[in-house]
Amino acid sequence: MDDKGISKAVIRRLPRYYRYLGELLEEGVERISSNELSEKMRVTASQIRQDLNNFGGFGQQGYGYNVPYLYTEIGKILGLDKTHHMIIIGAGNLGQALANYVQFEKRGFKVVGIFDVNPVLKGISIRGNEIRMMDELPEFLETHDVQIAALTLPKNNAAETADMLVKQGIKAIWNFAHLDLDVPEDVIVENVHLSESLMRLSYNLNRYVSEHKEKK
Amino acid sequence: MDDKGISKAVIRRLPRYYRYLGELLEEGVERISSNELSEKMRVTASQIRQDLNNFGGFGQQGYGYNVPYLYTEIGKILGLDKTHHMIIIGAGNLGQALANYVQFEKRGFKVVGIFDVNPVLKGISIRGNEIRMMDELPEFLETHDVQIAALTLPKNNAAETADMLVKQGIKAIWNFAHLDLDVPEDVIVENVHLSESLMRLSYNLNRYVSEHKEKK
DNA sequence: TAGATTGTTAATCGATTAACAATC
DNA sequence: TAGATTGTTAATCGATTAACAATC
Repeated sequence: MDDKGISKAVIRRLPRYYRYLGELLEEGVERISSNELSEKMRVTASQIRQDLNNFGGFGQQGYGYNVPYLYTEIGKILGLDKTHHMIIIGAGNLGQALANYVQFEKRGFKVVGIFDVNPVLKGISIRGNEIRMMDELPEFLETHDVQIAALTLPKNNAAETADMLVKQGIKAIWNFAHLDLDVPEDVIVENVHLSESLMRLSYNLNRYVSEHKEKK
Repeated sequence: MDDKGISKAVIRRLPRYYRYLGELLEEGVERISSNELSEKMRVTASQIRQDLNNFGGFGQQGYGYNVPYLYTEIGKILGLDKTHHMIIIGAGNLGQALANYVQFEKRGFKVVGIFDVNPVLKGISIRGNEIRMMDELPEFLETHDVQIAALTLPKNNAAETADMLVKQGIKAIWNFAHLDLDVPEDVIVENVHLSESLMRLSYNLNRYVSEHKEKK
């Protein structure tokens, strides 16, 4: 797969293409042109064609794109044809929400363990996974094949936990803690900073209000 | 405030500046230069100065930036000096996680109501808010001042719920459902698409593996 | 005053859009 | 073959970085 030097902007859009194609697939649509898709997704047709051509010529002149084929191919690019084992560190509401989210497993992300420091949670079962205590984690990682760790714990423990995970060979961290993790460059960090998302919403809300005022 | 035509890229970075300045503030740091901050945040000093200058000259030549002042100013730009009332639609794990997150209230986001369709949840109290049933929502919105609605419910009900919220005068939607909402242009939508985030992680994980293989 | 560092202009780089030849 | 639509090159637009004069 020739995916060197693909820009982050393209990668950011790829899952959205995948989502729209999945919907078309469910509706039984067989083929779609970049123009039709562009209207649905409210992006330019040019951008769709450019984006897809980063990975190969998935379309056909005069016909457009075959929906089932393109859906599968984008799935492959995103690695959704492989199974990934994930553990969740922090069994609070957020950790439990992730553990309960059935859809992830359909995309190949299988939760194989949930950990917390709180002894009250020990043994509680979430979709077949009993919550384990953090001190069991090192041994767990030695005996299980795990690629992804979701960090859904408070900020103050996140940095040292991440260090530990990296030492134990975790290759990707899905980070929900409100800090930037410092990890070796071969470890992937995908951040979900909810408070930053909320602040952007707040910015736009207030901007609208002030612009509206000025017009009056 | 002259905040017209500020690019999205700048807005995306603003909460991160705010976070770093908050940390510096806690450490008691009084002043910082764009250069020092650039090393901490791993962005260019030039970008920091450009970004901040979109909103005004917050620094001083020969001195740098006053940390408490800059922190406060960015807070104002983000609208964090105002209180926003938020309701949460969907009291599952994710909705409860948001309702429980104390930090939001410190930033001026006050949860004033939590709603769900599931009668089993009715009356359960989360940080002082009893879960209400969805049919109470219209009256609630008429008698309360609410700006933000967090949508933490399944995809299939999200679109019609959003329509209803907009009709009731909600001006901003924090959307966790896996679809793009179709709302009037004066309504702000901030999306948190967790499955797309996980797919980006997956992409990067697999990209690393394949590049690594090629090198061998 | 001299040194430091901003604010801001200019240069570069990258991403998006437009255009059209290739081709199904 | 004619029409449609891609793949791809070229043009435009926007964002980032570099440079430096202004100024504290």
